[in-house]
Formats: sequence, structure tokens, C-alpha cells
Amino acid sequence: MLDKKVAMESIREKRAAFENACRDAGLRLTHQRLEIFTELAVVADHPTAETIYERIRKKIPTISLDTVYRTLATFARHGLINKVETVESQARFEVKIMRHHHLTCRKCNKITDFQWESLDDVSLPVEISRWGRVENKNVIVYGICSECMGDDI
Amino acid sequence: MLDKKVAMESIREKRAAFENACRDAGLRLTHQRLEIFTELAVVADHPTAETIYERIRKKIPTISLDTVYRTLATFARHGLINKVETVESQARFEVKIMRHHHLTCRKCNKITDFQWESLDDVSLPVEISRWGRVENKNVIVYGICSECMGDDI
DNA sequence: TTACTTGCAAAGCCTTTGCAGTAAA
DNA sequence: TTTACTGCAAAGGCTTTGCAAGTAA
Repeated sequence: MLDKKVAMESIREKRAAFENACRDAGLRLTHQRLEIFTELAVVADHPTAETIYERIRKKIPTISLDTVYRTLATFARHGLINKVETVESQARFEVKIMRHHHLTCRKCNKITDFQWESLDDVSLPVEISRWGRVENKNVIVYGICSECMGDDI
Repeated sequence: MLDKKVAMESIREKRAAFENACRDAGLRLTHQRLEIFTELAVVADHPTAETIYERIRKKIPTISLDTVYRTLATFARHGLINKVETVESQARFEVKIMRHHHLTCRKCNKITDFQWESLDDVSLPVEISRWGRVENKNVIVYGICSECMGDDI
């Protein structure tokens, strides 16, 4: 209940931030762009372009898959969203939010976010300074999500 | 000097392990497979199929790109190598060695390995047990490698 | 009205696959 | 000799692009 209210609030904030970002970047605020962004901000899984397309067709039946691709590329270029690292052939996307890490299910490939503040308590090996300048560190945890665990028992 | 000797030794070991693995898996030990594996084991960067193909053509001029793809898929299926996570459209590969993490340069996309034993000193957030069963955790550090740092100064 | 966006269709890039010849065991 | 593997060529999946029509500002 409260969670839902908080989530709604956060979506409203994200959408407002999105509208400002569009203005700042000189991007026109189209129906399609708003739906694509909202889809990414609300569902918070890490959908592929194809998945976003299928979901949005329910709201905008005439939208085309290339618009989804083009829009995602535009958003990423302007730093509104991120392309996520995967071993799959299809790209996955997420809205840019507070630093976080990923849980990846080996079976269904679903990606879930998590926070891990105490990670910063461990310093990176010193040798890394020779490699170059570090900007960010991300953890990917692999395993089997609880939904998939039932499948083979 | 010593490093080189150690590296040679390690390559010899990897190759022997590879030959055994082929036998165990019932895979024929072909000229092409040996070169592809050796290329991955020696250079230890994280090449794309295309890069491996270009390098090996110097040794086996008649090799085809599809053989490289097919061989990499076969190796990965038998657990001899790993496909590495990236945001790029081309897949990258590495031989399966001791647990390690990746440094990724935002500019040249080169991937470098590093060890980080003390990572295990920090336990994952407890909430993760709700998500499912954790099997492995990998860190990807982003930044600019020293070779690329000079480019914009 | 003007310039940016979209939908359509076609092309592009990376990867996979069917087939017949080749080579490892 | 037998069966897996390779090279060739063609197809496949995901993504990008050119163009004319449509739409936000």
C-alpha cells in the first residue's frame, strides 16, 4: 500500500525529470517517447526493445519497432537510460537511477537490481591504478531466481 | 624474463588441459580448434570472433569465419571458454580460468582481467536470499585505461 | 510554419545453418 | 573406414537507416 504510493511518487518524479531532460536536450516530447520512458521507469525490469515494443503496442497500436530502437538509442545518447551488459544477443535497457548492481538469472535471463552500499568498504587492489582511471564499479551476481528454482525440483 | 617463462608454462598447461578436455568431450582435436584455443589462451585479451579470425588467418589462411564462430560456440558449450558480458553488439570471449573480474575501458572497449580476493570479505545484502540462489559474483570496473588517457590531454 | 519524429521498407551487421567435401580417429 | 569437422554460401536474427508523411513547438 505505502510501497505503491511511494512507487507512484517516484514514477511521477522520474517522468518530470524526463520532461525536463527532453527540454534540456532539445528533444520533442512525443507520445511514443513518453510511453517508452514510462514503460522503462514503471516496470523496472530490464526489457529488450522487442519486449518494450510488444507492451507499448497495447497503448499505441501503430508504433513501430524501429521507433522503439531509435528512441532507446536517443535516450541512451542523452544519458536518460542505460544499455545493460549481457551475454545475450538482444540488448536490454534500464532508466538511469541511483548506483546499483544486477542479479541475473541463468535460466530466464531476467535482471533484477539491488543496492550494495558496503561494497565501497573494500578497496580495489592497488595494481589497478596502473591500468588507468577507475570511474565506476558494478557487480553482476549470477544464480537462479526463486521463480526458476521450482522448475527443476 | 621470468614472467615470460611462467607464461609459457601456463600456456603449455592450458593446452594440455585443452587436449584432455577435447578427449573427454569427444571433440576431435583439429588444427583450427587448437589455434583458436591457443589464440585465446596466449593473448589473454578478450577478442571478438572477427579478431580471432583475422589473427588466425596468418597461420591458417584458409580458415573461415564460420568455423571460428562454430568453434567458439562448441568450446563455450563444453565449458572451455566463456562468452563475456558487454554492451557491444559483437560477442567477446575468454578461456575459463580462475575466478576473476573485468576492467573495461569506456574508450577502446578493451577488457582486462584482475583478481580481487578481498571481495569475499563483504557479504552480499541479506535481502538477496529472497531473490534466489546465488552462484557467482563478478565485478566490472569501468574507466579509462592508461593508453586511452593520453588521447584527450 | 519549420524542423524534428515517425512509420515503412530496405539494408546492414553479426551470427547461425545446410550441404558436400575433407580430415581425425 | 567411419563420423565429426570444415569451408562455402545462403539464411537468420537483431538493429540501423533513407525517405516521405506526420506532428510538436
